[in-house]
Amino acid sequence: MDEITYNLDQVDYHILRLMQENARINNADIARELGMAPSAILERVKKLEQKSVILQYTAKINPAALDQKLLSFIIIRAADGIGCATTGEALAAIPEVQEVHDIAGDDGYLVKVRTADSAALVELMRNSFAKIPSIISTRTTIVLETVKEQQQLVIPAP
Amino acid sequence: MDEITYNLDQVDYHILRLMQENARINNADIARELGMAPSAILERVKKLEQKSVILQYTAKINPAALDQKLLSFIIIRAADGIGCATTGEALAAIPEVQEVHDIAGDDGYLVKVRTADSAALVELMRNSFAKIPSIISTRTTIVLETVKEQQQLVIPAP
DNA sequence: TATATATTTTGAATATTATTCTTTAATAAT
DNA sequence: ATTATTAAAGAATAATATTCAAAATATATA
Repeated sequence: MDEITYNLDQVDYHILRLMQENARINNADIARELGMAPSAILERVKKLEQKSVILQYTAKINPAALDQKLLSFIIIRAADGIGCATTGEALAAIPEVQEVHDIAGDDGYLVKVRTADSAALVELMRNSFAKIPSIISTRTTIVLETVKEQQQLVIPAP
Repeated sequence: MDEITYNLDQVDYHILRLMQENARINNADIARELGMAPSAILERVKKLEQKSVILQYTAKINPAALDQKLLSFIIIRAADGIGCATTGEALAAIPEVQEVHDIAGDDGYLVKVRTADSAALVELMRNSFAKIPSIISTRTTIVLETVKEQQQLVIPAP
């Protein structure tokens, strides 16, 4: 389920490239693109899923359409011991928190949060963050404009 | 194409929730789940795409499987004028750069970068970043461990 | 309120696709 | 060489996507 020792070939890369670009592409189209039988593609895709190379298929939704217009990054200093990820887990459990990264240097976390506006952010911090006792301090950075936001990876070319 | 004034109802939310969770869910399954005809769901989905509520369907790929094990956030101070997004655009054009956010306070950008290792990061900064003349300084933060990384939004519940 | 207009949903028909399974080919191991 | 092992092809079936006309619903207008 979590094999990282899995050798990918060019066919896999090609599939990944197509899937990353459009996860709803159908098997038949992939097969046509690669000049292979659909059944062979299905095998490949299943294996990529099974080996956790593909983690999830997800629809990217326009935050503005859901009125979540404010994006913030918050650096959180915490009193966790090393390896003791309780603060991180607590942060991760907050739905508005999209990302939690344990970062070097600050014995803290970098957190990405999406809310409707600054009022909602303040409320979130008052309600949810304040309930995590290990948090020592927070420093919030507001995003004015997002120029690029693709979690898509660079896939080796042929 | 970029209508943000589009009223979503509970059916839309339900579709979005399913699609965000698994973009490869099929129409028939959504229809069954919602107790509606597949054709009606198709209409809805097409409209959500057309109105840019759904921006993309993408496969989330395991970075480790592609040997991109190092995640970094870099704060970049730049000599852009206000509204002049050349630095941001230049950063966005770098494939390893996953996100570029124009942030408040530092007349700069917050950039998310994925590379194989620290050597590759250094190389990237030497090669690509150094070619952007407007960059004044950079401050790099290394991610030790990612606790959560979901760009999935909070969708209003019924 | 009644009528007209637009929008959405349904249901059926057809085209496409997904999926399974067996056979064949290619690879790797002994 | 010979035998396992793995991957791919090809055909057959099940399921799904997609289209379209008609019915239903909602919206606007007089």
